[in-house]
Order: sequence, then structure tokens, then C-alpha cells
Amino acid sequence: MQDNNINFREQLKERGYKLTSQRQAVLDVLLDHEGQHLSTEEIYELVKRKNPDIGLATVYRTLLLMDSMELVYKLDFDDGLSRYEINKHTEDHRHHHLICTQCGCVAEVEEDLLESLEEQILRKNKFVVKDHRVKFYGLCEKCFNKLKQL
Amino acid sequence: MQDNNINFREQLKERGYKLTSQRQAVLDVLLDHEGQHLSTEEIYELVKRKNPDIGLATVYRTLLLMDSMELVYKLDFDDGLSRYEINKHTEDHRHHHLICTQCGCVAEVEEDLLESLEEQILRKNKFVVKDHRVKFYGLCEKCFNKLKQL
DNA sequence: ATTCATGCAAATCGTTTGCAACCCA
DNA sequence: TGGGTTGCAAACGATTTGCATGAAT
Repeated sequence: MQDNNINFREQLKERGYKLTSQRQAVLDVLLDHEGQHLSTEEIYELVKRKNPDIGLATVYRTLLLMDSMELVYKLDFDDGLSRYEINKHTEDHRHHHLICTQCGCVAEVEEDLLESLEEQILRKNKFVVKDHRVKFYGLCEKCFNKLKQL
Repeated sequence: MQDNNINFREQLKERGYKLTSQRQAVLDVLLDHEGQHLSTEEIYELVKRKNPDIGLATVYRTLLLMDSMELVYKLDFDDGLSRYEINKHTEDHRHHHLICTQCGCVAEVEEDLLESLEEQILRKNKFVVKDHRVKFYGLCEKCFNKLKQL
């Protein structure tokens, strides 16, 4: 976490940007809620607890900036909201999402068996894959059992 | 295509809906542009050529209806627009998209090697996968070559 | 001191909705 | 005939933007 802060300040400087208390506050919230998929509004509400005077626009701008710096991942679970999570770029370890079409809950899968697919794509399509996003739609255990009973 | 029309009428009837000239017109446009990823606005413009009096709201409503009937696939290429293509539900043959982060062009991959992954997910996560969406981000051949020269 | 960042409110833009007129079954 | 459907315009909601003020280097 300390690491992450130092990186943040340096990465900002590299691009000619400044480290403000607002940007720090947004980063802190994201770090404190790792593994969650917070919407912009939720992040805004959380930041306001310690930083009541922050504006929603600033949160939007900060998240946009962090996305361009690949410091966060922007997620889309088809509910009309943009969601974010910190990107601990461990390069070789992606996770994908299981979205229940019944209750809307979202779980994560840690597997990543797409490397071989990416090689195939390079060969056949001459397309260099840098990243991928996978969403699985289906039924979580609860909803599956509930539907079975009917 | 004739098949598709008949199906459309029947599927609508099953749900208590009517086949209107507007709905037919939207379907026609989608059939005439198979393989393309038309945005709602683009579909609207195309439909207007033969059906100048149609309203944008009707196109939105029709697309929403067709999506719920699984007659179309809703696509999202992160450009802020909803895009659609007809869903020829051949069940066992999905395609995924290659999105160039440089020029924004979109190509398709026909492979589908995710079946084994889905089985693993069922076992480990107790999540029944019904569908999945995969997006690959990277560089198309043109952009890759262009960047190499720099 | 300079330059970037902020907060606020207004503007944008894709999409949805209320409603009276309309048309398919 | 009657209930779904349409077109229009207004409403919406998430996100962006203009601008004067404020803060970081």
C-alpha cells in the first residue's frame, strides 16, 4: 500500500500531473476495498466520509486518469454503471467474472486458460492480443437451486 | 431470411405481441447487414431509408424486444454506443471480438475453446454457465506494423 | 509564480417514458 | 373493437465540460 502510494506520486509526476489530496483519497478507497466492484457513485460516497468536500466530477476525473494509467480496471456488469477495481498488474494472473443473470451477483474465477487461444489468434488473425475480458453469464448456486425447486 | 420472418411473427405471437411494419423493417436491416456491428443510431438511419416516418424510440424499443427474445446480440465495444447483430443461434458456435486499441477496428474470431473452462467453473465455482462474452484487446495487423516502423 | 486541479452548475448524450393517436389481429 | 404500438417530446441518468477559484510544485 505504501508502495502503491509512492508509485502513484511518481507515475503522476512522469506525466506532469500533481498528487492532490483528492486523488490520494480516491486511491485509498480503492485500496481499502480491494476485490469489490465499486461503482463511481459508491466510490464517491466512500471518499466523502473522510473528504466531505470532494466533488463528484473530481471522482470521475480521477477514475478516468487512473484508468488511462492502468492503475484501475474499468468493469461493466450491464447494470448501467461503471465499476472499478485496483489493478494489481501481476501480468500473468487475470481474473474473470461470473455474472448471475437471476440475482445479478458477481463472483470471480481465477483460472486463465486463454493463453493458448491468444497464440492461435496471433497466428490466424495476425492480431496481437494485449489484454482480454471474459464475462460468463449463468446461474449462481443459490439461484440454480431455487429454480430447481420450482 | 423467409424463415427468419416466419419465426419472428410466431415468436411475437407467442408473447402476445404484434408484427408491425416497423419491427419488420428493423429486422430487415439487421438481416441485410449481417456480420456488421451496427449502433442503434446507424440502424435507425438505415431503417429510415425505406421507412422515413419511423421514430428513434421505436427502434430502441424494437431492439430491446429483440434482445429479450434473443433474436439479436447486444455488443459493447467501449465507445459509448450499443451495437447489435442478429443472433443466428447455432448454439455451439460462438464468435468473439478482436478490438484494436489503436484504430478501434473490430474483427471476429470463430474459435471457441471455452467449453472446458466452463466445465471447470461448474465444478469449482458451482456456477452454471449459460453464455459468455469474450473481448480481446490488442493491435490489428495494420496498427502493429505502423507502430513497428516508429 | 506557474500550472494544473477542483467544485459547481450547466451541458451532453444515449436511452427511457408518458401520452394521445394509430393500427394490427 | 380492443389492446398492443407508434411518434413525439419531455424526462432521465450517467458522464463531461466551462469557468472562476484554489492548491501543488
